[in-house]
Amino acid sequence: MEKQSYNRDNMANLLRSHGINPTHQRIEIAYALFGRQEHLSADQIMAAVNDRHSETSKATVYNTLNLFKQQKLIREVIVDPSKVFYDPNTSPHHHFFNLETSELTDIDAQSVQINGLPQLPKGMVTEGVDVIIRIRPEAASDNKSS
Amino acid sequence: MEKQSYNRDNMANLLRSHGINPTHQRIEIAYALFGRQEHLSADQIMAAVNDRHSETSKATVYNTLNLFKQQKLIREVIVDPSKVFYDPNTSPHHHFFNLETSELTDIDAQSVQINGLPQLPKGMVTEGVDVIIRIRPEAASDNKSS
DNA sequence: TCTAAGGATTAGACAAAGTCTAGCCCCTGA
DNA sequence: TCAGGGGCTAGACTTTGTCTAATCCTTAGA
Repeated sequence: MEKQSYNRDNMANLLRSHGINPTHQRIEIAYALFGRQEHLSADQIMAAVNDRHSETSKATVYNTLNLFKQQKLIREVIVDPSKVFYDPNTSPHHHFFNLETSELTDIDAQSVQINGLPQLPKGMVTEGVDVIIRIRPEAASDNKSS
Repeated sequence: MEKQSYNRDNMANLLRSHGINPTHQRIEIAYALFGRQEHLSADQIMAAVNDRHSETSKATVYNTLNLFKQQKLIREVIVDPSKVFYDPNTSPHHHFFNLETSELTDIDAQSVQINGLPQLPKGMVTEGVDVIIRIRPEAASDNKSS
């Protein structure tokens, strides 16, 4: 739980601890995500990985991200209708989504309480709760007082 | 606020009241959404409209849905990474999302309180708050007790 | 009635995200 | 050395959604 710096060596252990065979490409992709602790889309990840020496194909990026997701190493964030973001933070949290810039910001879930939710339909279980607060810059046209 | 039955005649007035010129296609598309009060994707709407006598093109469906959205007649629901759902219910509410069937169910927002949200970043305003509860059928593999 | 203007609609080309396929690479174990 | 198998890859393919350019109304004015 303590903050740790991520480097390529940790990555191999991190992958192993989630039952993932650490290959070169997987380490690079994990490092792209965990090294910067940001919300990246698949093509941003591919660009980040291919920016340095090693190269990875589109198929591998998608295969790997889906594998990571399945092994609960990362999680998907679905807020932008045109692309999925991948989040290296799997602890419960919510998001601000900046509609202007498509930027995501984390909101720690520990401080947030949600009350009054109805019962789940019979036979269903909760897989997760997402709270997304869509925000935008206060525009000149929002003249509440002028 | 009182429940009303939607027919094609209301549709024209509904559109006008949102500053939308009621054309034949727009009425059909509005009726497809409001007539069944369900969450439909663009291609489901197109199929519904073209199932009956009149026909509409893909471009018009997308143009019209974006126009409706812009005029706050409907709202987008972004939960499925591969497609957008359109929701004729614009009053504040949240959603259950069935991961197995991709079905959406409304949760009235009036009974739900959310506390402890952090301050918005400076100069930003809230455009909306989405709460999505991802659910799935309790599987045989969820053997909590067996 | 005729015509011009402008909004609405359309087919089809296009773009982008993501999946799939089939073959190749490479590592390990015998 | 060889076989097996997981991983990687290029590129074809699918699907959602956008764009473009042309055509189709509808309405207002002469």
